[in-house]
Amino acid sequence: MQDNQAPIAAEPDGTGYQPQVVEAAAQQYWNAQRAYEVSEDADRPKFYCLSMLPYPSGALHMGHVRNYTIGDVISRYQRMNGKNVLQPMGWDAFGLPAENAAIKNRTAPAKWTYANIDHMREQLKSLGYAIDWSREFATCRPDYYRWEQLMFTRLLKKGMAYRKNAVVNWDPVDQTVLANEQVIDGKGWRSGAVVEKREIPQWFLKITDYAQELLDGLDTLPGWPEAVKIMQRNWLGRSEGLEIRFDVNDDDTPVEPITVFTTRPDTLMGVTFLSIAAEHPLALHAAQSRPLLKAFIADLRRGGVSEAELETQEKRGMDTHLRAIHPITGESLPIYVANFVLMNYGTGAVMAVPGHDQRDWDFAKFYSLPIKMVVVDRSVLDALHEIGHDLSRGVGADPMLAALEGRQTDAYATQSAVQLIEDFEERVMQQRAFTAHGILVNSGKYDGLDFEQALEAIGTRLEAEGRGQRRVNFRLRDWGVSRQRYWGCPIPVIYCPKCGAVPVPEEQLPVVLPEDVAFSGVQSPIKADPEWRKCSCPQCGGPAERETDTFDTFMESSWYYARYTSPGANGQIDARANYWLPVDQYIGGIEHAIMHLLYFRFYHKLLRDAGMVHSDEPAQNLLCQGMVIADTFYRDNADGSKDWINPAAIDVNRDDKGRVVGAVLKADGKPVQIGGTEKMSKSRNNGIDPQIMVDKYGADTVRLFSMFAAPPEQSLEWSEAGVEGMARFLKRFWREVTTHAANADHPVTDPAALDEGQRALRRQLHETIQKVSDDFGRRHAFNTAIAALMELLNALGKFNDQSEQGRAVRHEALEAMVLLLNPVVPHVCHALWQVLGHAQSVLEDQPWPALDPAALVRHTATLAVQINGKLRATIELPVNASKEDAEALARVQPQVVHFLEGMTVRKVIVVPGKIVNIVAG
RNA sequence: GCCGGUGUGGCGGAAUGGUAGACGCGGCGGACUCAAAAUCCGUUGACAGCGAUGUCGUGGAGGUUCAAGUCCUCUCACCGGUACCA
Repeated sequence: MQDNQAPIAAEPDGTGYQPQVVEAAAQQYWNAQRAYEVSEDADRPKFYCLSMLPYPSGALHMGHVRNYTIGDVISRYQRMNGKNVLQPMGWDAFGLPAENAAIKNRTAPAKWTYANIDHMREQLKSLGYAIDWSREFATCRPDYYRWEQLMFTRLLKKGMAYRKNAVVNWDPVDQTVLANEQVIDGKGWRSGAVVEKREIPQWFLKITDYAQELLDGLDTLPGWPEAVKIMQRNWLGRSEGLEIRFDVNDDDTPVEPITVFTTRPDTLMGVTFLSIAAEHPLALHAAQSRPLLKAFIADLRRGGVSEAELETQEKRGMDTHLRAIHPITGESLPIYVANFVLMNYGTGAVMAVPGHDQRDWDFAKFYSLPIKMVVVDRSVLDALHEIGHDLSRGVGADPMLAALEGRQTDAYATQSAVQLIEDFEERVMQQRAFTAHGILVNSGKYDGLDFEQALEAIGTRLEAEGRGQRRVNFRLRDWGVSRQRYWGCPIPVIYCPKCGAVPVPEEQLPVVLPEDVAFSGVQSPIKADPEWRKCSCPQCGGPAERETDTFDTFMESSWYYARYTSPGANGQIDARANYWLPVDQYIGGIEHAIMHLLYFRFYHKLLRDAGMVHSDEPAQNLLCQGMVIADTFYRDNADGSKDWINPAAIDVNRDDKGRVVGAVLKADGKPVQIGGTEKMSKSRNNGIDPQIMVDKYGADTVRLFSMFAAPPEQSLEWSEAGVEGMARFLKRFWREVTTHAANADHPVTDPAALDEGQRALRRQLHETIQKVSDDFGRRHAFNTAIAALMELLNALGKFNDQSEQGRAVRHEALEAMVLLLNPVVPHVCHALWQVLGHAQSVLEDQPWPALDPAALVRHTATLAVQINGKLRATIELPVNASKEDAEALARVQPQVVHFLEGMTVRKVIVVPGKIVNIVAG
C-alpha cells in the first residue's frame, strides 16, 4: 500500500480495507460468542428462516451462495428487529450422484458424501452466515432416517402406505432400472440400449387422500408466490365430471366393462370410439388373439416413461376389434389402443369425442374415424333468434329440435336454422375440433341444453341406470417412494412367504444401510449381498427377507425442517417443534415449485395427523430464487464437438462504444467463440467457483454482488467486473467511515439547527432507512435497497460540510449505514461499528435504525406537465398547492404555451404532487 | 405436448397505471503520475440539430385509458417443471 496518495485516500490507521483480516476477526468473535446458537424463548417473537438444504455434490456453487445469502440477509434483518431467529443448516445426503461418483472414483458413496460435507461446511463457514451449526445433521445418518422409517411403518399400519405395480425405465443391457434423467432420446445413458417400460411392485404413499386439503391449503398461503400456487393447483388438477361405464362386446369371452372419466359429459352423444392404454387389461385380453395388436403393444413398450417423452411422441393407435356399447344410443363403438392414453392417469381409458377434443380429432382424421358435431357456439343460437326462432314462444329448452323438426311456423326459418348449423359445421369442424362450451345439437332429447344443463340431465340419467356417477377427479397420483438403488434409506419392510409384507417392528429400527461397501454400479450392494436381506419374520418367526429397495430422497427432504427444531429428540420431533413451526420464511430454487414443495406440505399434514405438530402448513412465506447464469465461450474441434472454456480464462474485446465484439483466451491471446448466457454447469464449463471469489475479494463482496446484481426471483448473471464494482463500493464505504471517525468528535444532530444542505442529506438518510426497511422486510428487493445505500454514500462523498451540525449529520448517516448494510455485509460492518467508537458486539443485537418522520417532510413537489400524455415541462410548487394552482402554473410554461398554440384544451387532469396532463386537439 | 415464468440502453438492472433507463458494469474525455495501476471529476438510449430542442424508443401485432414497460387479447423467443436429477 502506497502512502503518498492524496489525503482523502489516506487511511488514518495506515491500512485500507482488508477483507481477509476483517472477516477472520468477525467470524472468530461470532464463534467465541456462539452468537447464532438459539433456543426457545417465550418472551420474544420467533422467526424461523429456512433455506433449502444442499445436496453435498462436492463443492459449493454460486446457486448455494445466492440461496444462503438471501436467507442470511433476512435472518440478520429480522434479528435486528427483535426476533429470536433460527437459521439452521444440514445435508440432503442420499441420492444418485453419490452412486455415479462411486463408480467413477471407486470410493464408497458414504465416504465420498462425508468428504464433500466436510469440505462444503468449511466453504459455507467462510461466507459468514448466521447459522446455528449446533443443529446440523446429514440425512444419511441412521439417527436421522430411523424416524422416517418409523413414520413409514406407522403409515403402513394405518393403510396410508401400500404396494402396487408401477412402470419404470428398464435398461435391457445393464439389467437395471434407470432414472428419467438417465434416459436420453429413449436410450440408456451408459449402455445406449433402447429403454423398455417394465412393471415392478413398488411402495406408495396415499398423497391423493390429501389432494383436496393440499388444494384448499393454498388459499391459506398469501405469503407464497402466485406462480407456485398456480402450478400446484394445476398439478393437483381437480376436475368435476362423470365416470361412465361402457359395456364391451366380445364374441368369445365375457369381459369387464370399460370405465372412463370425462369432464365433458355434454359431448357424450358425440363419442365415436374409445381409446385405452396399452397396459389396460382389455388391451392385453384383445392382444391374446391378435398377433398384430400384440406386436403393436410390445412396440409401445419401447422408450422411457417420462411424461415429456410420452406426450411429445407421435400419436399412434390400433383397433382392438372389440366393440363398446354407447350407454345411451346403444351404438357399437370401436375400441382403440392409443399411445397417448396413460394407465397412470384416471382409469387408463377415455371416451373419444373427435368433434370436441383436438387430440381425438387428430386421431380420428388419421385413422378415418367418424367425427360428430354435437355442440355449437352460442352465436348460432343467437342467429336463430334473429331469423325468428324466439325461445319465449314456447319452444322451451329444445329450440334446435323444434327448428329441425319444423315445428316453427316459418318454413324458411327452419330451413335457415338447418343451414346455420351446417354452416357452423362447415366453417369450424372441417378445420379443427370445437372445444369450447356451447349448446347441444344432434343429441336427441338433449338438444338445446347448455353445458351445465347437459351435465345435470345426462348425469342424472346415467346414475339412475347405474351406468355412471358424478365425481371429483384429481390429476395427482399417489407418491411412489420405492427406488431400486443402494444409496438411500432402506424401506423397513420384511417379506415372509407366509405372512406377506410385514413392517419392521419399532424396536428393531433403524434398518441400517451398510456404508462400507464395494460399489460397481451394476447392482445395489444390499441387493447383491445374499446375507444382508436374510432375517426372520416378526410375526411367525419363520425365515424371511428384507426389502432391498430404498426410499425416494424426497422422503428425507420432506421433514428435515421439523427435525432442525428438535436436535437430539428421542422421537421424530418433540415439543420444541411447536415453538419454532411453522417456518416463517422458506427460500429455495423455483425448480422445486411443485414436487418438493408438495411433498413438504403433505408430510407436514402427516406429522400433524400423528399429533406431532399443531399447524396445517409447514411454511408461511416462500421465496423462490432464480438461477445463477454466466457467459459461455468455446472453440470448435475438428470433429465438430466444442471445447468449452471457463469465463475466468477469457478476455473480452470491445469497440469504442463499449460493445462486445469478440473474446480471446488469456493464455494464447487467440480468439474464441462467444456462446449464450446459460445456467452455470459442468457441461458448459461456465461455473465460477465461489471459493476463488471469496479468496480474491472477500465474502462480503461476494455476498454484496449476489444481492445487488438482480432481484432474488430472477436469474443472476455473474460478472467479475460487477464484483469489482462491489469491492470499490466497500472500499469507499470503509474510507468514508474511517476518515470521519479519525477527524473529529461526533456531535449529536439537532434537527432544529440544520441548514438546507444538512437537512437535505438528513432527509435522504431517512428516506433510505424507510426504503431499505421496506425492501428487506416486505419486498425482498435487496438490489434496490443496496442501490439506495450507494446513492446515500455518493451523497455523503459530496457533502463536505465540516461544521458541527455537518459532522453530526454525517455521523448519524454513517452509523445508520453500518446498521443498514449489516445484513448484507456483516463482517465489514462488524469492524466499522468499532471504528465508529462502539464496543465490539453482535451487531444483530443493535436495534434497527429508527425512522424520523419529521426528517422526511418536504415543502415543495415537482410535477410533470404533459400535453396529450407527452412530457413538455416540469413545475415546482408547494406540496399543499391546489389543483387549480397547479393547472394555472402549468398553463403558463413557455413550452406549454408553444405546444397549445392553435389547439383547444378539452380536459385537464391533475394528480396532486405528481402530474398535470392537458388534453387538447 | 402440457403447466408456470421471463423479454427494457453496449451489459446487469430501476420504475407497485402518472417525468422510462435509478444504481452498478462497460465506454469516452479529463485530473493525478516519469509511466502504469489505483483513485478522483465529467459524460454516456438511438436519430436529427452548432444549440435551444425535437422525433423515436420497454420482443412482435392489436386493444382499454386523459395517461401503458405496467392492464387485456393474440403471437414469437428463451428459461423452469413434467411425478426415478436434486
